[in-house]
Amino acid sequence: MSDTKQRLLEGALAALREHGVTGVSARTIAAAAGVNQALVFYHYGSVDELLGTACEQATRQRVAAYADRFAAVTSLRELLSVGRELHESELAAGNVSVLAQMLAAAQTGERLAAPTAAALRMWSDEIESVLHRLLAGSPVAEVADLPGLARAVAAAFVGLELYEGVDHEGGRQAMAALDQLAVLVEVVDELGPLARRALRSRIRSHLKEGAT
Amino acid sequence: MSDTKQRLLEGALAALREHGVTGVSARTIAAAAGVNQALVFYHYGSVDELLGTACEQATRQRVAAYADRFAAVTSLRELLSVGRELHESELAAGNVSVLAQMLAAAQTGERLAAPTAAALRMWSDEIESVLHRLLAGSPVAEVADLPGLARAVAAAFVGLELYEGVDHEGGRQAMAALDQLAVLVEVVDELGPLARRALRSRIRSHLKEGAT
DNA sequence: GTCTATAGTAGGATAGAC
DNA sequence: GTCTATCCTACTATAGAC
Repeated sequence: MSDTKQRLLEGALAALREHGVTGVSARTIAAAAGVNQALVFYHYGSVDELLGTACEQATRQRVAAYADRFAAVTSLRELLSVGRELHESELAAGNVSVLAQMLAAAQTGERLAAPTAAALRMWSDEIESVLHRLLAGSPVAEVADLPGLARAVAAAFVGLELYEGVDHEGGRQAMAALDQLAVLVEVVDELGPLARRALRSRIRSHLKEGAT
Repeated sequence: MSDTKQRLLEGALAALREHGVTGVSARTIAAAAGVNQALVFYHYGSVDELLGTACEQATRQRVAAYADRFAAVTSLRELLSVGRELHESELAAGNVSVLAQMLAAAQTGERLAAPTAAALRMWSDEIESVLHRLLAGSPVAEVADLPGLARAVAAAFVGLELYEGVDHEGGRQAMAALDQLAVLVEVVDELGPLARRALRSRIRSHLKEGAT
């Protein structure tokens, strides 16, 4: 990967951070990267192509940077704590919602849909593997679809990031409430074997009820 | 409100649906509304002002249209079911993510932040009142910050809508997983008074643990 | 209130010199 | 690979006729 090509990727993220998806262009990207505007098209063919590649690469790096922490998680509470830490560091780095911006643009920009979905998938896969590890043998694991739950968590975080961008205090409050939800799940998860069995059958009958 | 002014509001939503936040402009809006482009500026001063007003008005209408259903909800499960129904009908109407698009744009467009935050607040207020009603006297209500939880739920839905836009199957799966979470909360909420008390003290000690 | 016309700006993309 | 120059398109916003 040539130096310029790499600078353009970083410029794309910087432009996305600073100007948002509505203000990003070959010109703003090139300015952020400190290179000529025509090089966007020489190296990537189009702005969308560059944005997609940048999003995918950046996400891969962020996920890799947090892999150790995810691996060290031993409770749902810690998982959420890592999530909040991640959220805070993204906020500090200024790219609170690069992924969210891309998701919004991808709704109508077909070219962006695939790389954006792939990026979100990277996060949810990471979350899913932690969930598998944490919930092995618990009653929760039996009733919950872990891949689906992981996707929901990843998507929810994106929503929270967007929310925090327009209402900081509200976002903080929402995040704190999630913490309480995690406590609830954890408490259920730590019940004794007897209570567990009772809960399990209750859950099952509830699910059947819902299926009809 | 003159006819044209109203048509512009509808045109703004239509343009947002069809072209997304990156493709919306005074011209695309005017075309969708069937009026002259200059009228955007005559009636609203700027595109952003129009978008903000449109988002707020549309959300107010949607919330009002669903008020009866929210009021009829008697369990968390039903609440989620109303949420999914809402999600489906938004999808069918094509405005899957008008609010999400606005949120993304509002991250860097200061003019849009206030109306978008207000729109999201309308949804979370609705959710909050249902939660208050459903969880009155339950152990969950004692430990949970209901306003925060309602905001988290609203934000999570926005994230799920965005996710579904780029990965339909994944979004469906995530939504189904949420259903299972609701079952869990419900089961906990329906425990007998003895089990309830035990759970309550457990939750409290957990929260204290986390606070240190 | 609504239209046409237009000024001024910014963006995508390419051609061609170096 | 990188630059300049440029074409064409689309945009915001306003002025002025009706």
